[in-house]
Amino acid sequence: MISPNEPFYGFENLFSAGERIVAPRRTILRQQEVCDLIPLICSGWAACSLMLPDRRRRLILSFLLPGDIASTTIALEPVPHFSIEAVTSVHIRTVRHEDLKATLMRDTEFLERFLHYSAEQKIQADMLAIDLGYRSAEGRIARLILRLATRLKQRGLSDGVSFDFPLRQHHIGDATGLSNVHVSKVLVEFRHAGYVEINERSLRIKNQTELVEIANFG
Amino acid sequence: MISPNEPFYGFENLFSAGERIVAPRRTILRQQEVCDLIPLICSGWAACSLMLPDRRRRLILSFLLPGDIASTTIALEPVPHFSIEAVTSVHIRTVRHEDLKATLMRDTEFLERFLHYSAEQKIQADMLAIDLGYRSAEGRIARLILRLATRLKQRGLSDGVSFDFPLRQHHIGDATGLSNVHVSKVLVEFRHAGYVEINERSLRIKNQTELVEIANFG
DNA sequence: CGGCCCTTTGACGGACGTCAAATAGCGTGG
DNA sequence: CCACGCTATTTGACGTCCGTCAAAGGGCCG
Repeated sequence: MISPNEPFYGFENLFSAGERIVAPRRTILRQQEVCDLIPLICSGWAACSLMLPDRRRRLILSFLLPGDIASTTIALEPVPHFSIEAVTSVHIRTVRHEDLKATLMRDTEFLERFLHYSAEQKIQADMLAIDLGYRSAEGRIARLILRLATRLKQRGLSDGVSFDFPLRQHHIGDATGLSNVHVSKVLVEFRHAGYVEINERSLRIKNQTELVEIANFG
Repeated sequence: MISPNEPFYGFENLFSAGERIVAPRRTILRQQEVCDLIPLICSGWAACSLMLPDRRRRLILSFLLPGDIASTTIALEPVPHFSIEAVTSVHIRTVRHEDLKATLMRDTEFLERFLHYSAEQKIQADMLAIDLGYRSAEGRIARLILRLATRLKQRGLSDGVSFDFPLRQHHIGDATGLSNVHVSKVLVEFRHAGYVEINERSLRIKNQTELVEIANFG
């Protein structure tokens, strides 16, 4: 039901155009600005987001974890329709846009992985639309937590139960289309019901069964 | 602001595995069932949709118009995460999954068009998430109408003002995440305000300026 | 100690879903 | 040609989820 989102294996073999550390809250890549360097997350969390037309809120399309690259839509067109911002301190490696494009055209095995990753991202985007269109606040937040747990486990960054959780409530709100106030209320409810424990920037799932139930039918 | 969605030029040069006519309301391709024939719409309208987990409603991800292929996610993995259903009588041509894949690996110009089309679809999916997460009912419906007008005009099927409009209100509801009842109320309001005229399965935009205003800031 | 950001809590309102009933259209069969 | 049934649309009443506003408390750092 909750389809995971694997890291993009193979990207690390490309010629690296550089590495750097980005501080929390700093922008890595800005919507509508030409970028010829495509970032790969080596460590830390980042958020890939769209400004809403009213310029006052934003929608976080996905959280980027170690092993992720930005949305695959910038492979051909070097003007992203999204921004990327560091959540924690983030270590990134960059690859030249031209190098990526050339490798795609030349290396069919690499291309195959890229198309697979790209398809997975499209599916996740569709799932986000379902979440925002039809699910309750509880369902959206439960799914976000479970999806992060799965992805971190895949990357060996969690046992699937507890993990570092650097998100602020406004991140959760931006990723689920909810107001900060409502996010707070739902989290209080989850803690009170004994589903999760959140403190010191870490999260522990205490009742996975119930959380999955809420995620699927909330 | 409303980024259009071009047809997938180039697909028609592939080796055709067959053609057929599908009657309205018939399923062309079913979610989670192996399909080795990828459809291209030659004439008519179809809807690409996901069943919601409660199995009672569905989300229409996009309407497929002449020149469109199904979501590009089935290029590698022949098990679609979506269904396609004919809205009108639809004329389709099919291409073998294996042929498409082989052509992508061999023909770099074709690959480039495919990646471009694929990126455009990802962007549209993100826009759908914004619509469902943040826009009002009026905004969503206005955008749907304007986007269809633009796409039909690109294909030479409309002057951008009036066009055949085979959608039922439940299609509009499924595509905007609204109940049929609420769709009806908004359409009555639009007609009453003189923004559009809908009858005899056709639609005419009477006040584009106002509709664009609602689409952007609703 | 003081300022800033984050979180919590309560009050209130609005947009939209659900339920229900009336009407209209449209094809089918007698 | 009419009766019938099914589907689509319209309209009203009512409820609820969640947004906005406001205020208070907590943690962190200068």
